[in-house]
Amino acid sequence: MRTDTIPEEQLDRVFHALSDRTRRALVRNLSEAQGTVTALAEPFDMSLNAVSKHLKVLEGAGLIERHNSGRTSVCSLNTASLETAQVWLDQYTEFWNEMLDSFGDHMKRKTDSAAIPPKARK
Amino acid sequence: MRTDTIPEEQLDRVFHALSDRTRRALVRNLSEAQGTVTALAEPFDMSLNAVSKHLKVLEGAGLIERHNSGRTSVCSLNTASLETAQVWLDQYTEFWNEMLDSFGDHMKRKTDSAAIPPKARK
DNA sequence: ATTATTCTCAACCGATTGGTTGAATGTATA
DNA sequence: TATACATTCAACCAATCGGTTGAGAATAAT
Repeated sequence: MRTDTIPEEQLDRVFHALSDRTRRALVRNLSEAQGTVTALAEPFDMSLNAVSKHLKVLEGAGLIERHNSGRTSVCSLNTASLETAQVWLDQYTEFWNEMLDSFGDHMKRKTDSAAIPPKARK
Repeated sequence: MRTDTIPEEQLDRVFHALSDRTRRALVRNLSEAQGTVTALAEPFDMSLNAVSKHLKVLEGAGLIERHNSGRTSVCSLNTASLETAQVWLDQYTEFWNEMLDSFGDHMKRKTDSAAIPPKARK
C-alpha cells in the first residue's frame, strides 16, 4: 500500500482525463483489448482527429501507452496510472477500509487516532 | 459491492470536480473537519468568491453537503459520492481485486472468462 | 511509381473554466 | 437602528476545452 504523496500535477491530469465520457469509454474499451487509433475511433460519432486528441490527453496523464509499429500506433491501458487516482480516493473513503477490517487486517489503521485534527492545508 | 452502471453525467461531474487541486484540497480539509465557507477559504490565496464557486462545483458533484445555520453555511464531505469514482476505477484495475483474491474471496471474479472480448462501446 | 491508409499538426470555433471585482442579500451584533 | 459579517449573484476576463476542417508526413499496397 502506497502512502507517499502523489504529485498534484499528475492528479490534475488523471482526474481531468477521466472527466470526459469519451475518454472513459476509451479506457473501458482499452481494458478489454488494445487497439490502433482508427480501431479505437470507430465506435464514436466524431472525427478521427478528435479521438486522436483524446488519446493524447490520456497519454499525457499516463493512462495509456503507445507502441508504434509502422504507420499504426497501438494503444494499451496503463493501469498503474489509474491506481494513482484510486490511491488518492482511498484516503478519503471508508469503503475498502471497512472491508479490510472485516478480514481482520488493520494495516491501514492509523496508530495514533489524534483527537485534534491536523492543520488545514493549501 | 455495487455492480450497476453509474450514470455518465455523475462521473463527469465527480471527476471534473476532483481535477482541480484547490477542490481536492477542500475535500482533504473537509475529510478532517467540516467548516464554514469563510473558514474553508482561509488557507487559499484567492478571493472568498472563488472558493465559494469551488464549493458549488463540489456540491453539484454531490461530494459535499451544506447545512445552513443562520447566516453561515456549514459544508461537510459526502464520502458516498467519492465512492462513485472509486467504484468506477475498481472496474479497471487489479489492485484491489488481487487483494481480495489473497483473502480467498472470489466474488469479484467473472464466471465466464471469455476469450472473445466484448464489443467496444460508445 | 502511384495510390491508399494511418496518423498528427495547425488553425479555427463556440462553450466552459477558474479567477476577478462590485453590488446585493440576509443575519447577527453594538 | 445602524453596522459589521457571511455568503451569493452578476458581469467580466483570459485561458483552456472539445470539436471541426484541411494539409502534410510516413508507411503500406497496387
